Amino acid sequence: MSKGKYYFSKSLEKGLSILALFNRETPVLTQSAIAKTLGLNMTSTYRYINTLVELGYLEKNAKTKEIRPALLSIVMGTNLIRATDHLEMIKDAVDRIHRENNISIDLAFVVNDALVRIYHREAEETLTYRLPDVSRNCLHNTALGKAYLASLSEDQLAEKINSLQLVARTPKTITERERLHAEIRRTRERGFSMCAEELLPGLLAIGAPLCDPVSGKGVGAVSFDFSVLQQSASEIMTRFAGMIRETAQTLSSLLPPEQKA
Amino acid sequence: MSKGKYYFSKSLEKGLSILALFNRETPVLTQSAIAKTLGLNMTSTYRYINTLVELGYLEKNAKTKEIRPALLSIVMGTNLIRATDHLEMIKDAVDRIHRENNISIDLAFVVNDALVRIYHREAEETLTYRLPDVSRNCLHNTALGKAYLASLSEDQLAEKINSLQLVARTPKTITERERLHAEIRRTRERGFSMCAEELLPGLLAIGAPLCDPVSGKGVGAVSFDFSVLQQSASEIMTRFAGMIRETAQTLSSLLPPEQKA
DNA sequence: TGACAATTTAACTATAATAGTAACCCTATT
DNA sequence: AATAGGGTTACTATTATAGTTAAATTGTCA
Repeated sequence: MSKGKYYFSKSLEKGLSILALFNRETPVLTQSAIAKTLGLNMTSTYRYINTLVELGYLEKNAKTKEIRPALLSIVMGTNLIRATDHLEMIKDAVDRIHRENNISIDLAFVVNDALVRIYHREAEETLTYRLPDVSRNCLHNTALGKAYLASLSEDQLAEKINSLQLVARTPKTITERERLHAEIRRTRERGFSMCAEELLPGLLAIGAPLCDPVSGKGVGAVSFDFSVLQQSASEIMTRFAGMIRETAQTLSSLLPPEQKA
Repeated sequence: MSKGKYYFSKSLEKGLSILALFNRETPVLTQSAIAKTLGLNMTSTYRYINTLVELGYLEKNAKTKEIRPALLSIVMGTNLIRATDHLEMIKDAVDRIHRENNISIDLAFVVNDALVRIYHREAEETLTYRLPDVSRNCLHNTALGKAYLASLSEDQLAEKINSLQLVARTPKTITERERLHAEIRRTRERGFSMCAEELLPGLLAIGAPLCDPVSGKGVGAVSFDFSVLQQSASEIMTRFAGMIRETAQTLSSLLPPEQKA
């Protein structure tokens, strides 16, 4: 076996990498697409897909050969999500705030500088923007990302800002490192982040960081999202500054404490 | 390789079987518990767990060695669930009915004669019973199960009733095959199932089958649940017979069409 | 503090599983 | 009817894994 990897199963890795290809944007794949994406040859691909199909995680359309997640994937998915019961409580809390105020809420964790959306609720009867499940290069141009950055220590922040790609999504996106640094400092002082059409024209958001309940380390963020047609940025700050901070605090206390690996 | 199984990866099967152990009731496991449950030796168990930990699907507490699903599991779980966008729409529909009527709703698929709960909402300010994620031997003593049975053809039904274990959960549980058969026929005629304290004292439920939108084949059921303290069985039938049938029809139309394997 | 018990990790090979090539088989298209 | 492209199967050399044994680690209790 290749050195240093006695205790690692490549087969499991490959099989999981197939399952992990499916999401809202990609609910259906062909064997050849999977093989190409993962760089596997057709036979191995066939073997892993066949395994997943026989186990009931995937299903294959007999005619078109299209492959998609099957019932067992959904069952496992819900079980895994529920296994961390914290998440259920977090969802309940988000649901309550959503219901009582009819606002759009996004909740995301930060993994490898990407925003991974964990949960969201959309306000009814308003224009809403649906954040993708995983967003890269968005720490500088979203309320979620800026809130997360504000949770970092000054040292970490300086390093992070240096390493980020400050992609310009709109004319209002902050693309100068110095300006971003100043913006994050302001965010940290007032306890919430604002994002005014920096990701998408017409989209306003206010956010606050989620922190590990034990270590206090920032792990993600929560945001309320609005359209410019509803309210102005200053209105949002006045009305929701308190609520977003309280929400972040409530949700943070419900988070699973960090597991030291 | 063992005959006839050239195209099946046992490693993948074992790794997935570890992931599949986690759920709301079992959010944390030790290596030895996993090894025992799956009948694996400690070294293999260690290898697969280690793989899943390195990949980020599981995390291990450095002190206690307890193992639990990690962020990547949650991400994959949500992705798999969302991959079948139908489910999102189904949830929205259930949410709407729940919100407008404040009733407890359960939605389950039937897999290998087990009820797999896919989604549920609980009425507020009432006593509720939380159905486990997977329930076996419950086709005869739940509104969900009886509704599903009613969706079968007469032949399939006769065979199924013969093969079921009619476990008595309460004095009111139907345990004679003939009586159950008659009950299911009645259920089929009126288009909804009733379950009055047959699973649990005090629990009343009304249900209707969910059917594949193309083939019409029964795949699961939806139920409204009540406590005897709220309403009587006859009240429920009068008030909710129409609604449960409509709900089942709406949800059925949202189901992903069966994939012929 | 030390020693026991339980659990976890590591080293090591025989053996079973997998990768990858090549050939074959569909099905759709022309 | 011929062609092309993906999908499936057969077949072994290669290599990953199972499972034994032993060592290390941790928790518990004297």
